[in-house]
Amino acid sequence: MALIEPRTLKGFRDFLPAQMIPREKLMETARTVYRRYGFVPIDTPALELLEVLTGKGSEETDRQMYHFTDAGGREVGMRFDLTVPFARFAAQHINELGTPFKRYHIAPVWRGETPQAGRFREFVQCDFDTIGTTGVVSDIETALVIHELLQAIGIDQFQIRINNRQVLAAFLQAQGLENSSTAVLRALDKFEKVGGDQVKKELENAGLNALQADSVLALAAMRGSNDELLSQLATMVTGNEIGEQGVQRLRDLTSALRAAGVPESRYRIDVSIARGLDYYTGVVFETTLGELPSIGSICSGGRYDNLAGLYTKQYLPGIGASLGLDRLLAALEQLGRIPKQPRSADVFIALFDPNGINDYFRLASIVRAAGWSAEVFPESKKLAQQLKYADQRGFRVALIAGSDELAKGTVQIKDLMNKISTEVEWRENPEQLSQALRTMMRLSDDTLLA
RNA sequence: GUGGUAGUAGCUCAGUUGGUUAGAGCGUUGGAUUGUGGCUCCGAAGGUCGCGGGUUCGAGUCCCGUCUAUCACCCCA
Repeated sequence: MALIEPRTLKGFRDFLPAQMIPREKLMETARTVYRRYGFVPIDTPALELLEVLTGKGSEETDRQMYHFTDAGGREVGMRFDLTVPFARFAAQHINELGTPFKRYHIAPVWRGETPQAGRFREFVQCDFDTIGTTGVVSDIETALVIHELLQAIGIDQFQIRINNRQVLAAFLQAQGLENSSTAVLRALDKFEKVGGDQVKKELENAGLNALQADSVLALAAMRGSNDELLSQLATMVTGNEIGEQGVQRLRDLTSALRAAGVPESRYRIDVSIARGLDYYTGVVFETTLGELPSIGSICSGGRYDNLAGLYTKQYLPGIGASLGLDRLLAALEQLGRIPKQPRSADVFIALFDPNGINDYFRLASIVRAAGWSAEVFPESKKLAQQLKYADQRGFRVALIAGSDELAKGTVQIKDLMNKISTEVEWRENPEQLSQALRTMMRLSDDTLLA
């Protein structure tokens, strides 16, 4: 019978251990950082009623959403992001949760768009959000979490770009552009990429007069330190209450970041960051990698004060951001920062003497009880082959015991990096083995640092 | 969804104006003194040349379609 070609859907991927191990590590880091700030975990279904999901992001997001009719005739959508389901979740459960409520959610989302480097149809987002407070404190905390998160992951060169929708709204209002806001913001967003002439052309196509187009270009061209930009923006929005509020919040945010000791190079006010998602109402964030800006934003978010209003009359303002796990991993891979062969376990136990199986498992449990992972080789192959396997999988230490050692109740502990081995007695006193391991692990840690 | 580029072993690629059994390196695997790894040497496995159709005596090589990847548009993590 004809074989079915084994393959995955366009934009969907399998993950081999070499990819999955760093992937899990990243999720673990995100969890740790989120918990450190008091965010708690939740989960929601992959599928929602279509009406819950559509019309919340933008026309484009609706077009990219996977949807179908289920066997009961219900219109069903696959979640496009984690923010919209969270707004639904909060509206539904807020009486049990109380406000403010801070949650994180690490889960896959699906978008039916054309795949590219760092863009997939199924990818994991690591969201954290705060709901039920409009204060600038949560704006600040969101930025601090983004910063700490990337730092914890071990990325040095990144920049959080910050803007505020209120400021943009004030600008649009002043120019009489409220009705073409989408086109204007889109053009603004492209400024850095395509340049002023192209943007101007686009603006004119969108029906702006020369005066209006020039004002947009002037906005896009604003440059300077964060403080300089703040004062320029303040002048621009003078007299507009919303705009003044936005500028003030940006000012509070940047001064808090400075006070928290976040290096100036790590964040920057950027008036061209607009974000396509319609639900943002205040501060917006995008984070780009200094070494690979072309992959796009790896951590984005912002304030959405009206999103839950679609599901409840209760006022539930929110703010949050999302780390794009798969995009970040794609970037790290391109930068050669993903180890080719990640370690499967710390300690390798050679199966030397087939009659000693019980002892090998006893050794393994001593190692595990001491806090390390251990693996017993499943066959009594030649020792050279077993050591080669151990070497290739990145084990740090091998335990070797043949019939001689087993008879004496000893085992050879071998540091695989330094090729140094010592023999210890373990049968009478297992603590000797864990002690010797501790010493050896410390030694190999030192060599790693050197 | 639209357009550009690409598609040969698990990976990186070679394959001369279309010509007979499609190659290399790395990796995998076995061996080179029945107790010690990353080096070396020898051997082996592994390819419907992405898939389908067409032109031709003959197609990995030319043409068309299709799928996938990638880039751009669009949007975004």
